[in-house]
This record gives sequence, structure tokens and C-alpha cells, in this order.
Amino acid sequence: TPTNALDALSQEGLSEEPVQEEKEVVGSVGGGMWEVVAAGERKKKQRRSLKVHRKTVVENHENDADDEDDEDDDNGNGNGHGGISERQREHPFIVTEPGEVARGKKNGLDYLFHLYEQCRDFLIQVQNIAKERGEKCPTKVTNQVFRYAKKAGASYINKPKMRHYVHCYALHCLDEEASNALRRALKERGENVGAWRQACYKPLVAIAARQGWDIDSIFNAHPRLSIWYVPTKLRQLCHAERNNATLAASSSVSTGADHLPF
Amino acid sequence: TPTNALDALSQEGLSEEPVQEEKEVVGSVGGGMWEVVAAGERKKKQRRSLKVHRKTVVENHENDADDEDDEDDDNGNGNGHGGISERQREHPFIVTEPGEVARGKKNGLDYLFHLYEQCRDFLIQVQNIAKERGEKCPTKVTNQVFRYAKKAGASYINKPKMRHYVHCYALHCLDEEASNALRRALKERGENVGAWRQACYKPLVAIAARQGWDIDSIFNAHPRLSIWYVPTKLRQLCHAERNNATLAASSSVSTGADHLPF
DNA sequence: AGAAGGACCAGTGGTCCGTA
DNA sequence: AGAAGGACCAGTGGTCCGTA
Repeated sequence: TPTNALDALSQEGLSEEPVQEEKEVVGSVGGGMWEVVAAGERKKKQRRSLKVHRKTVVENHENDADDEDDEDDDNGNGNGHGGISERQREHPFIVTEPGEVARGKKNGLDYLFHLYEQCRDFLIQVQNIAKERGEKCPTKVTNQVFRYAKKAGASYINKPKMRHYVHCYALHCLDEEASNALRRALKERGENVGAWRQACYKPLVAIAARQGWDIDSIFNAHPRLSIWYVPTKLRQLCHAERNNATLAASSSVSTGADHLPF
Repeated sequence: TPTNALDALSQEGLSEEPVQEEKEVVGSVGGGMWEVVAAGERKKKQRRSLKVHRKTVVENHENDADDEDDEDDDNGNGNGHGGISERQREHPFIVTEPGEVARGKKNGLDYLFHLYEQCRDFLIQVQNIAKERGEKCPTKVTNQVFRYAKKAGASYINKPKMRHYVHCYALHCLDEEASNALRRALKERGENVGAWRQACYKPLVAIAARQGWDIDSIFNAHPRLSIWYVPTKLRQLCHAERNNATLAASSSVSTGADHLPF
């Protein structure tokens, strides 16, 4: 029973119900009021189909051969990146325990987090080049960094993937114990990566609650996390839960219900 | 005789000489080597003429009537903004001494600097709204802020103008004494605003030299300046002069010329 | 079905150049 | 001529949705 915005978000961008077409829709479900986050967003886009797809033969994998310091392959997974084979997609992630290597055509979560560290290395290189040239210096992992990573041969790094799992990496950075426990629990239940990803939101919002709901400063205070943009969804969740918490706190003054956060 | 990048820049974006079409052109003029900053930039753009201009009657000046706290008009200048008159351009700036009010259809430099303070106020309002809504919060004066300023009735604020004089405001913030002295000097010489604007670069580069050439951290360290992007030209000048200074320092080891910065 | 990522789009930073 | 600013453009942040 979705009694708060976190649960409501399980539907993520898929809720197709006839909501009022605007963000601040409030519905009462179960016993609580909750804000529907990220709903009513299904209106703006309208992509024109304009097929030009289908990559052309071997044009890819030029392998600029100047991959700096730590390259991949050490990490057990990936897919060889060996011969002149046609470029394949990366293997999908599965929920693995800390230290566990994914078997078969799968990648584990340690590998996922390793990709974030690699992006950080690429950012640092881009920053060093920028400083040397006296150009403006990025503080975040920007398009420029993704382009640089690709040019450096890390074709398995791409923006949609990295943005998709940022909050999972955030939990890993901010509370590794909790992150590890969550991985073990979800693996035991036999859940897929999508379910794990969804489950990462809740403990993050709890962390934010403890720190005055300021998710931006939480990200910025952590040296490895500060280079990543706060994901829209996480920001919205924190905002919605803050409102929720404030409401609960003020109402419980009269009802005498649950204990107050202050 | 242009012996350093600062002097070279007097030509700004106008140098039409047949340079090598790339940024890092180095020429030897007079007795020193200097990097041509911002030259060879005249290649990318190629605006298509697509006239749609000519504003339509009274559509402007809707005057949303919700101009927050300190509005203009106090400042002596501006152009009345009174009746249903057709929208006019702002009066051009002239070089004025500190405290001097420009006479005739002109605006003074105190007024110019006041516009930067107004932009800061608008930014703060935009930030407050963003925080309240749990949206991502700008730290700089962005397009969004200019749009907000316009909507709030400050139609005399626009991006090209503010960006054009940022470094002048920077000098005003970082060394008001030097800024005031420069204004008095340029006024005495009867120079126009363009000449004053150009002259503002030199003392800024000197400040940067004293602080390790890091113009970004100089901007960021100042509370009123940190909300403005470092102008490209100023960044390039600092970079060019740093190279120049390093070169001079290392060569003077053998020549025994000018005293070293370290 | 679940997931990876090419490719799209609205709005950005930057400033040119037609205008007054 | 000197200057103000509308309007343009390349490349950004964000993520959808055709693909495997």
C-alpha cells in the first residue's frame, strides 16, 4: 500500500492513469496524502521517427591506443573487447553480492560501480587538460567527459547508463554497509536489476531526512559523488518526502501519532 | 608596441590579418613572444540572414507590476520607463567618476554596476523559488535568471550587455580603489566606454598574477562575483600572460633582466 | 519481459552582427 | 563612429524509445 511518495515511485515513469496532467497532483491512497512525483510528465516529447540507424561494419573500435592509467578488463566482466568482432552491447547487469563475479553473459554490480570510478578518472584527465590550456574546467561528468572516455577507448561507458544508476552509486558511496546489505537481500529474493535500482531510493531518502533534506549538499560533500549531477527523480523524492514528513509532523501534534523528527 | 598579450588584445575580435586560423598562433613582435589570444576565431559562424524583426506596436512593456524589492529609477538614469511610449534602447554608457551622475541621454558607470547588483537580487529570488519547489538551484546568473528579470519588468537587463562588462564589474569588486582611479583617469583623458572597458583587463590580470593566475578561484572567492561566469577573454588573457611570465622568468635567469615573481 | 544505449529535444552559454 | 541587444548557433543535460 503506497502510503508515501517512495512507494508511489515504484511505478516510476510508467503510471498511465488519467492524472491531472500536472506535477503537483495529490491523491489519497490508503491512509495518507502523497504527492505523485514524476507523474504527468508523459506529454512533452513526441519524437519523430527518422531512421538512419544500423552502424556501418567495422567503423567502430578504432582503439586510439592511448588509454591512460587504469583500463578495464581487470574487472572480470565486460565482453573481451577482443578481435574485429562487431560491436556488441554490454552484458546486462545482475544483482550480485559485494565481491561476487557475475557468471555467464552478465555483469555484476561491483563492475557497475567501477565504471563510476573510471568516469572520475576520465574527468580528472579532462580537467588537467583544461587547466593546462587555460580553458574552463568542468567540475562534473559532462558530455565532454563521456566523449573523451569514448575516444580513449572506453566505448562501454555511455551517458544514459551512467545517469540511470547514479543514485545506486550514491548509496554505495554514502553508506556502503547499507548498500551491501541491500544487494544481498535483493539477490536472495531473486530480484532483477530494475528492482534493486528502485530499492536504492528508499535508504537514500532516509539519509537525506537525517541531513535536513538537502540532497545537493549531501552529494557535494562527498568527494567521489560530488562530480555527479543529482538525479531528477531522487531530488523529487526527497522534496516529496520532506513535504510529507512536515505534514505528518504537524498533524501528529493533534493526533499524537508517530514520533517527531524534531 | 604590443609586447604582451594584454596589448595584443586591444584589437579584440577585430583582427582581420591572415593568421594561421588556429588559436595557438605565436608571433614575435617588438622584443617578446606573445600568444595571440582570441585570434583566428573568425571562421565558425556564418549567420543566415532571416529577417523577422521589427517589434509589433505596444506588445512590450506589459509591466507585470510585481517588481520585488529594489527597483530601478532610484538610480537617476535609465529612461523614465514612463508612458505607453515605444520601447527604446537604454542610453549608452559614458565614463563617469564614482558618484557622478551622467547627464543628457547617457548612463553612468555606477548605474552599470548597479545592474549587476540587481541581477544578483534576481538570482537570489530564482534560487529561493527553486529551493521551495525542490528543483535544481542555479549558482550563477543563467538564462533563467535573465528571463526572470525580464518577466519581473527589468527589461533593461539583458545577457549580452551584462556579459560584455563582467570584467569591469569584477575589477570594481576586487579592487574598488583601482577601479575608481581608472575611471577618473579614463574620464580625464576623454576616453569612451569601449576604451575604459579595454583598460579594465590589465589591472585584473595583475591581480591574477599575484594570486597564482587562477582567475576562476578569484571569482569564486568573492561573494558578489562568484555568481558570474568568468569571461572567456579574461580567462585567455590570464593564461597567455602566465605563459609569458613563466617564459620571461626562465629566460631572465640567463639574461639577468627584470626581477622574478618567485 | 527486462535492459542497454543511440539519438533526440528543449533550453544553455556564448556572442555576432543587423540596428539605431 | 560607438554602442545596445535581438537572435542565432554549437554543444549541454536529460532521457525516451526503437533495439536486441
